[in-house]
Amino acid sequence: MPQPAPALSLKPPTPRERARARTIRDIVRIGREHLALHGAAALSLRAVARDLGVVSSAVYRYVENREELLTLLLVDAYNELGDAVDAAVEALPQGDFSGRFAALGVAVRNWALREPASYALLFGSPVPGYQAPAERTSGPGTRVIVALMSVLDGAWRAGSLSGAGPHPALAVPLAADLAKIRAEMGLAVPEAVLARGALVWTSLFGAVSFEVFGQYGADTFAARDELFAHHLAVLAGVAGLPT
Amino acid sequence: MPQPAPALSLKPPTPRERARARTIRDIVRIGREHLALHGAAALSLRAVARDLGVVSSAVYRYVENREELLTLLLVDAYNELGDAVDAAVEALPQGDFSGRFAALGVAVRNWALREPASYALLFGSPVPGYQAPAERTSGPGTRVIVALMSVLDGAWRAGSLSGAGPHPALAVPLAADLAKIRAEMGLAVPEAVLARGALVWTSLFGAVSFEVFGQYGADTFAARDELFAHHLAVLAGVAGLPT
DNA sequence: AAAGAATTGAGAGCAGTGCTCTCTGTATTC
DNA sequence: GAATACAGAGAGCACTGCTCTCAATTCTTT
Repeated sequence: MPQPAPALSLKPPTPRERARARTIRDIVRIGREHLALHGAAALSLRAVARDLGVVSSAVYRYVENREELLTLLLVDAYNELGDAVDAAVEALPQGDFSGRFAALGVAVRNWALREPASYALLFGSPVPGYQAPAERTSGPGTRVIVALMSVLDGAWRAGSLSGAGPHPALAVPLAADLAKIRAEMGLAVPEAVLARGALVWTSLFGAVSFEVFGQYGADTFAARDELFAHHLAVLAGVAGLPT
Repeated sequence: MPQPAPALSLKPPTPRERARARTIRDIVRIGREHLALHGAAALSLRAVARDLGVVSSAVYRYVENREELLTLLLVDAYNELGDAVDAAVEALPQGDFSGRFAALGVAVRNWALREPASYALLFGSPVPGYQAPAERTSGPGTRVIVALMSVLDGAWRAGSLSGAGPHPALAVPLAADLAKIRAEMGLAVPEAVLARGALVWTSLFGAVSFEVFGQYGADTFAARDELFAHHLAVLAGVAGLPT
């Protein structure tokens, strides 16, 4: 039976613990390679064991089952995406809200095109019979929307956010949800901006998903970079960012 | 080896052909049930055979392999979605462009929530090792975007389409792609509207996918109907439809 | 240092999968 | 009625996830 990770022990790790951690890292690394090559649904613990040079039952000493390996890869991918987004956003001056927004979008798309299988694991159809454990993924899984709302909140506080386009009234229960989110995230933006931010968020991933999953026809759009740039510009307007 | 469908014969179908067609329909029906219950990646020809009361090798007389069954289910699902969307759109008067747009969006969402596994098959991560044959899916697969662009084109021809929000310039290669699409679909709308229509299209599916695939937190949004209605209203504005 | 306990990997095994092949009985066609 | 086409059964191969047992190694405790 796999051992639970030792709970924050103050002692230095024993050699065995170090070896164990290294083996788990190897498993995740090989799993990532297989994920990139064959996709999540084809991820096989036996194949990982073969690449690790070990018999299949041995990896069950480190990973409870296939699901747990998927969870490890999920968290790994979420963090990679989050790192990429954070780096792209912080490469621009703090006051350049539109630039940061565009950088965020481009970073998401670039990462998705670079790691389509990981992207599919995060944002595609859920792997059947697999429900990601919320307590292990909710942190890294929210990094993109946190970064996006942080940009919008910064723009709002700086007075650079202008409401353009129609502003549909917010139904009462929706406003309540949004108020709760605003409080939890410590945001200054009003609920209406929050709602538009959510739309921009889902729209961004909708555009990326269509591209990664091949929903556009095979050769409908040759100018995909330009198409995405256009979409991003319109979405910036939806969010209220200056052009 | 499975027989190819008889090529448009003028003769009436023989009893054997009728029985064959009925068996294939049964296979698809059972496949749909399994798809709805367990998802695409867990779809098993052997399980379908069991439900059909037949040994596993027998279904290979009718379906070449698992992929072909997935293709049959894919086309089936595309047509179901297309029918639902068409019915919803045509339930409203031809001149009510905003109403038709909203009805289209609601129809997509309702169908997706009713048939999440089918929706995942169409718009989620591609099933690994499976590439949908374009010649069998491109027709039914484009029905939603055709219906959407038809609404926008009608509104444009009626002079009800106003450009709101920023209008980013279209890069030359993008404009070329859009011009080609416009010609192929016989549309009157200018390229800029086409580009926004594409964004609205992907955004609609992005919002639906996040909901169906559980990307929103488990209980982040209680008012999902209202959230979607809000998003649809904003997207209508993005498309230029009157509020 | 010796004994006991924990951990690790190997190997066999079970139930399931996709798919192929061969064989037999039946239905259709000539 | 004979020849043919077809449908289904059954065995079999290679693969999967996962469990169980057993032996070897390593760590911990006395």
